[in-house]
Amino acid sequence: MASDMIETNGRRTVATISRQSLHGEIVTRLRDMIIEGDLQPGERIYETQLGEELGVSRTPLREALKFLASEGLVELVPSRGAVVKRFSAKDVEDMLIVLRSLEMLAGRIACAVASEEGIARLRSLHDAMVKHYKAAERLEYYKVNQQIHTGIVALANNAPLAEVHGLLQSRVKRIRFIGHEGAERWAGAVAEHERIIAALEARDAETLARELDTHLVNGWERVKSVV
Amino acid sequence: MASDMIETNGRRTVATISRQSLHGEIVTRLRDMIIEGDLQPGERIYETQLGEELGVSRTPLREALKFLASEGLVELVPSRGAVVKRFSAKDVEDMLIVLRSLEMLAGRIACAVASEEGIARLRSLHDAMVKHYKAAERLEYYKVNQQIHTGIVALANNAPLAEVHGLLQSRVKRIRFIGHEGAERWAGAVAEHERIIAALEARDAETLARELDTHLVNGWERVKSVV
DNA sequence: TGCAAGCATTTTGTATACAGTATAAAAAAT
DNA sequence: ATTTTTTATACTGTATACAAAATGCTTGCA
Repeated sequence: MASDMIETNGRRTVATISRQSLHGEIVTRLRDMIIEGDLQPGERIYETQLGEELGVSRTPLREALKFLASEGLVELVPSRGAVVKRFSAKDVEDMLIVLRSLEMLAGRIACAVASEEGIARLRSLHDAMVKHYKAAERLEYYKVNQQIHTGIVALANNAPLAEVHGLLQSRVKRIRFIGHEGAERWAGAVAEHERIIAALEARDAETLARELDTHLVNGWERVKSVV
Repeated sequence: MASDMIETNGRRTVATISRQSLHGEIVTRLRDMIIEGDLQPGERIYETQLGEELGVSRTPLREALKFLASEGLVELVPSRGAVVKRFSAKDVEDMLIVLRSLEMLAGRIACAVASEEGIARLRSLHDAMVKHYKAAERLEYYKVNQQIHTGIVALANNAPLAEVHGLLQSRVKRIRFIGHEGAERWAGAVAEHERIIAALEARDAETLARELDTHLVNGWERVKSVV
């Protein structure tokens, strides 16, 4: 995301004291609250109330809301403030179509430009994910899964690509988060991931693109019931 | 963009008085200023000064800046305020790679789902553009050109796709705006557009995608000297 | 002359206060 | 009883005021 305020204090520090501005912190906080469902879609946000809950005044909270509005996580209704955005099934499907296209693009580029270390890092992430799968640790699995998808995009070394991918990913995160699929489907997803990593290691762009394609098409199948 | 505040006051009005919130107006205003070069890349934005220039207080201006930061047009440096973002040549190239992918996706979808009216509308836009070309009206040409690209994406009827496309497009707008190409290149661009529209009318997805591909690759060639 | 430290100025970050607008509830009229 | 009008309340929109931080300058000293 374009979001997170930068944190570049090059000098050697014991533990850089969070030099993020308050509104920046609120942004990440609210984003998490929306993704995790603390703030439900359609729910109206009362600035004074939420401000008190978070222990901040209205000003930085409002600034954070403007930021999230631009990200598309909340909607700004004139004179009525902010509402947590609700996505229709078509919205989610449309997002996944775009995400699919972006990841395929990223995959193709990654095959050409990724470093061996980068690919190895992804492989170990994958191994960790499989471990979580075997241990049936859904939440951990889910998190590593996200990291892998983000990681593939990162390998393409294209900042705007990573950014728009992250933008859309943050919106469907909530859906994926609640979408608890059955055992067979879960197994299928893991198998798909295995093929994706293999294609990446082989730097076989077309196979990778094809695998990502089917993986994300199936991904829609997996979540569409819960939307 | 997710930007523009909605304007849904269903009741019959003589001329709906801009019910857009002030920060919303400032957002569009600043965006234009950045695109048109009134605010130069790397330029620091002094809130009080700019606020006075625009005749608004700091609060809505700051909110607008947060919004634009999320869009990626300005950068927020903690304790040092906002700076108009400067894009490197690689940034622009990366953006155009993504834009190309997005437009190709949009084109393919559009061939399948666009209405005949929608396609006809695009054809007439194209004809208008050619007129501006022949009259050597660069600014008008440029504007209609943008509308055509946006229009193709709109035909795909995929809101998130249109949104991320608009997001990236707004960033390269400034570059394209200043990139005054020579006569031969300009002629080439018009010819490419003609083929694009023809492919769309024929609903030939693969040809359309290929034409968009070459058009945007050439687009990079056309602007890369000025970045 | 060069450098460093302290002070002053400027600018951002945050809180609060006030004004405008929408919503909801209650009262009045049909 | 239903609809309309009025009125009150609560919330958003904007401005201003205050606090904290950063930068630049001046002055003192080596």
